[in-house]
Amino acid sequence: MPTDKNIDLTISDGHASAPPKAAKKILDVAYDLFYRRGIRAIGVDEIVKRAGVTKPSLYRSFPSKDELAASYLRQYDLEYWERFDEAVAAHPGDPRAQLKAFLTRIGKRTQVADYRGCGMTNAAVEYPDHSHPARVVSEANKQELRRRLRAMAVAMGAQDPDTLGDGLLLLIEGAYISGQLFGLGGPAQSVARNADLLIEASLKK
Amino acid sequence: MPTDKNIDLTISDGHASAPPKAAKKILDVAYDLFYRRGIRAIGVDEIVKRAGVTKPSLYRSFPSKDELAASYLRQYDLEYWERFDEAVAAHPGDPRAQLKAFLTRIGKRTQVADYRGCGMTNAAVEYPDHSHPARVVSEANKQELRRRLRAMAVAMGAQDPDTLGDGLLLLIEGAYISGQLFGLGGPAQSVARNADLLIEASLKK
DNA sequence: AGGTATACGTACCGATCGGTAACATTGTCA
DNA sequence: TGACAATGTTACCGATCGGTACGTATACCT
Repeated sequence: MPTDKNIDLTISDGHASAPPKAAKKILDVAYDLFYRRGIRAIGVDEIVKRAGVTKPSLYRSFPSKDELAASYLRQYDLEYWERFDEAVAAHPGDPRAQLKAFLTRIGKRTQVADYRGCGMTNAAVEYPDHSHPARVVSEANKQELRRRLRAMAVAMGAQDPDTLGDGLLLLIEGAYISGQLFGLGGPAQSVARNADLLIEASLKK
Repeated sequence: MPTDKNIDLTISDGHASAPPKAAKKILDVAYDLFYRRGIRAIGVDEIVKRAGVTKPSLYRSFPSKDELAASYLRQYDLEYWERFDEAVAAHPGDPRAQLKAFLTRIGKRTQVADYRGCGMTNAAVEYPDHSHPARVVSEANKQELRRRLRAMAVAMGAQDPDTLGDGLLLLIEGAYISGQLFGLGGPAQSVARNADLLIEASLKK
């Protein structure tokens, strides 16, 4: 059940009514630390220290560390679909090109030292318990990803759209993980090419 | 550098010289708990409690919790290649069938509630620091996996063996991750079929 | 039986974990 | 100027973290 504590994450754009400034700083810092080093690895003390605030401030805006982690992932979710929709908007009516754009971008992102993969995926690994607030957000994100990929497989005219959509999801998740496992020059750089091969092999003849 | 503390993990087969029995119990329990719930999530107290031993016993056999985690992964590594080699041995001289057997097995393993994916992959997510003892084992395991998959891609006569090998690795990692993300009925069940499609599309004509 | 090495248990360490109580300070708008 | 909301300050809580000093039991060999 959602509390009413941390819902006002409206961006303070200059002069509008935007009281809670500490909450944003906390969430920004938590976002960065949780993503780069892992949720379990980061204590609330380090978050408040780096954010230049104090612990009571954190707990006035967020009911618990677990809920702060969930808020981090909700923010991650927003930005995730922003990137996804960008790739989609770049190639209207051409799902195959949309996918290629999205995957090319992922492949590039993985080719950097200390790449940390997908925050959603990582959170699910850290919290196997399905009832954990962070994992709930993560699973919802992945369900939506699966739904979109399958829909695109239909739009591409695949022989077996569900299988192709799922195959693309496997490639994407594999890119997230192997990106952080292998670093530069790893298998993730080939995700777009492999996806294209898989698509080609999955279309109706 | 390897210490000489935890090297005698020889199985005590009845009457041979096998003094340290506590070490095996500890490693067995740690294996189960680390895999199912995560390394960071499990404290040494719970391990010794479930193993029916005491904490000093743990630290006589393992220099630290981090090294215990590394030992867990070394054991995991052994069993991993056992399964891999089983699939290989089942189809001598037929890498495509070997792969299919291996992937079918993975696909089946993922289709169970509370599937927890690959212990190696999970450990790497939990410990982004490349110098962490557990991660060192994990990365070595994945490098070896990549090497084998690329070699099999060569043996299958792929047009671009490195790309195919890496594509297969992406599918496998994707299966591990999405297996624990989606549970029953998830995308991981299609890993073998998608791999076969990808192979088909990657062979020389 | 006695000595000796090896394994094990009790009790404890300082540090850090997530979280809170009570109160002082600030900034904002009417 | 007053009122209110947001933030800061200080100090604290019990629980758990990884790790250890030190005494006790057990097994083996002579």
